[in-house]
Amino acid sequence: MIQYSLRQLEYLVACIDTGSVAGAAQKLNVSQPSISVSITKLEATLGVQLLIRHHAQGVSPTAAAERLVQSGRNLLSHAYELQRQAHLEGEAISGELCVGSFITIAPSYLPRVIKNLKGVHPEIQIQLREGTQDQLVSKLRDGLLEMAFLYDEDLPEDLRKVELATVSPYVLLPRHHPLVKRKSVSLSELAPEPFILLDVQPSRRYFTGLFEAEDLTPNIAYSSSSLETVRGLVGCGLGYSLLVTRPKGDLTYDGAALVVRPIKEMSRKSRIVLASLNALRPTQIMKSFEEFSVAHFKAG
Amino acid sequence: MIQYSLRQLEYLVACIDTGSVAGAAQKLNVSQPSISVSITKLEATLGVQLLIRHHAQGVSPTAAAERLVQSGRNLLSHAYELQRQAHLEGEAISGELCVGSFITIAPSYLPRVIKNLKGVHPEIQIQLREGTQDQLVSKLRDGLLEMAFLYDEDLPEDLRKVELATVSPYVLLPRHHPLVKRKSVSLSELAPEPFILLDVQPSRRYFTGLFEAEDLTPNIAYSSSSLETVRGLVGCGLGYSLLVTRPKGDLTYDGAALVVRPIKEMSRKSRIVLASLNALRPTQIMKSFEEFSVAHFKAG
DNA sequence: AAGATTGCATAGTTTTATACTATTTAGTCA
DNA sequence: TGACTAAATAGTATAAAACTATGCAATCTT
Repeated sequence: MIQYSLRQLEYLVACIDTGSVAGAAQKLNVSQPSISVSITKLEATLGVQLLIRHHAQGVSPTAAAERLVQSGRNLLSHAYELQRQAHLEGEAISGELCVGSFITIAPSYLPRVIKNLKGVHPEIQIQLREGTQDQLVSKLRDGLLEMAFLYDEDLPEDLRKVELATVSPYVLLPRHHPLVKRKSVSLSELAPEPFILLDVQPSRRYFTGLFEAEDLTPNIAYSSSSLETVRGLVGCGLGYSLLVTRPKGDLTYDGAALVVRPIKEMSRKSRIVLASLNALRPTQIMKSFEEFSVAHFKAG
Repeated sequence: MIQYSLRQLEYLVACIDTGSVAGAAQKLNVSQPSISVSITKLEATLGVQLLIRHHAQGVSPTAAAERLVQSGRNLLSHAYELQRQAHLEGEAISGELCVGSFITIAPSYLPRVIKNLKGVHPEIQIQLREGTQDQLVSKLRDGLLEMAFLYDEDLPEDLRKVELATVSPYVLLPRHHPLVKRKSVSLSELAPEPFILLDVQPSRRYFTGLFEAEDLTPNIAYSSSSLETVRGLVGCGLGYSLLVTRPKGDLTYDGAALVVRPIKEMSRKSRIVLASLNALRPTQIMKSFEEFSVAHFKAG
């Protein structure tokens, strides 16, 4: 248990610096007796005399105080630094922000949002975490993340959500698939075809749900938790896939061409939201990040 | 002005370590609400939320707290260290002690006192300062020294004195001086002879005072503030000197032989005291040092 | 040497901080 | 649903810290 306070230390240092109790009092805008008793108490609790009182001539530190006050000054400057950091943490648009993103959202949107934000607030450091929806939600709850880009699917009540965009699922076909000729493709046509499923929650549930809504059962041929793997599998003709986030290019990593078609049923749209913990009062950085995210999605 | 306290920080860290407010309370032997309000206030003054409260499941640090608490832990451990240091400073027989000595006393006595002390308390570090009586007194007053070996001559009232020894002045003669034949020498015989005066206060006043008391005027031929210079001047036959502290050997630095004779008038003795500031409460080290000094002078 | 001045300490009082117990609130878990 | 868990709040007592006013013991002034 700590027995003295930063304030006492502050008073002591001020006395030593100004060479008098009254001087310290003036410097710190408190009364002279406040300092006097504070230091007397400090001496009592530490069991060392710290100041030599010269009548009518101020005070000077004892040799012991001289030895202690070096560490004391360090301690105080660390304490000030911590306070400054803390204030910035709450009020300044600078410092660090831990942001998560559902894996399929991250590569398409995050880079640009961060770039825009950095353009205006270059001091912000952003830590990125990707993961499944469940992982991200629990990280938000544990304070490991401050905000996260998520799909508004099965999100718990303790999150505050800001809508960023509504996106529609689409069909991804290999270049030479027969359905490529259609302007749009219906789920009933797709159901018997080999389906390459992006197997991460909530995507899996969302895509299978699309079929269920039409009383259809998809023919799941492959599944992968990696968006790029799914695109690769489709690219080499192993089947079609349903996806929501659309990378700009229509080439896979290994160069195969892909074709995108809308779903005829104009199925239920999905919302991308920026989520954060309801129990967490937003900091200035968080507000700023939110603002930039909204602006980015509105624009592009 | 620091706006938070070490105690608040202590509570916060305990909460984060135990993962709950109640746990921290138990660990620190305070009530749960004490911690709760303390942290709420800390959050308010710093302007950042620090803990996420999970109903019925304790608390976890926000990302901001996570970032701050690293410095916080450092700060606390420094604070503990400082407290430990301070306590030792007052109570333990270890650490540092700044001791002064009048120049003519230092070489004869200090080394052995320090050696004896170090034998029993090897952790004590002793800082030595030599100087004139005035210099030492003002250093004592300024807290630059904790104790000093002084002659009890013209010492101000604000010093506490512990008598170590009473010493008598003696006559120092060159090897071939005519007065060497006497068993003791009277001041009246010395008065016309060339006097080599140790010119440091209070020695100067003391020695000239010896003559004044007998209504004599010494013939001051040379004066020096260095004891060894005075001995050297005597050694090469330039005159006699009066001294109090007697080095063991009777050879000067350049090898000339010296002879010591008592003063016939059995003049007033001088006291060597260990002085410290009355206004300074003695620490354990100081007490220990004093004890060893007294013992040393009693023994040898 | 007397009186003014300086500067810390103490006394008395008020305000604020911290502590406690008891209770409420809002979740989880069976 | 009811039992349980853990933090928040209310109400109150105590301790810490603040202030003003005054005292005291030096130094400085004339």
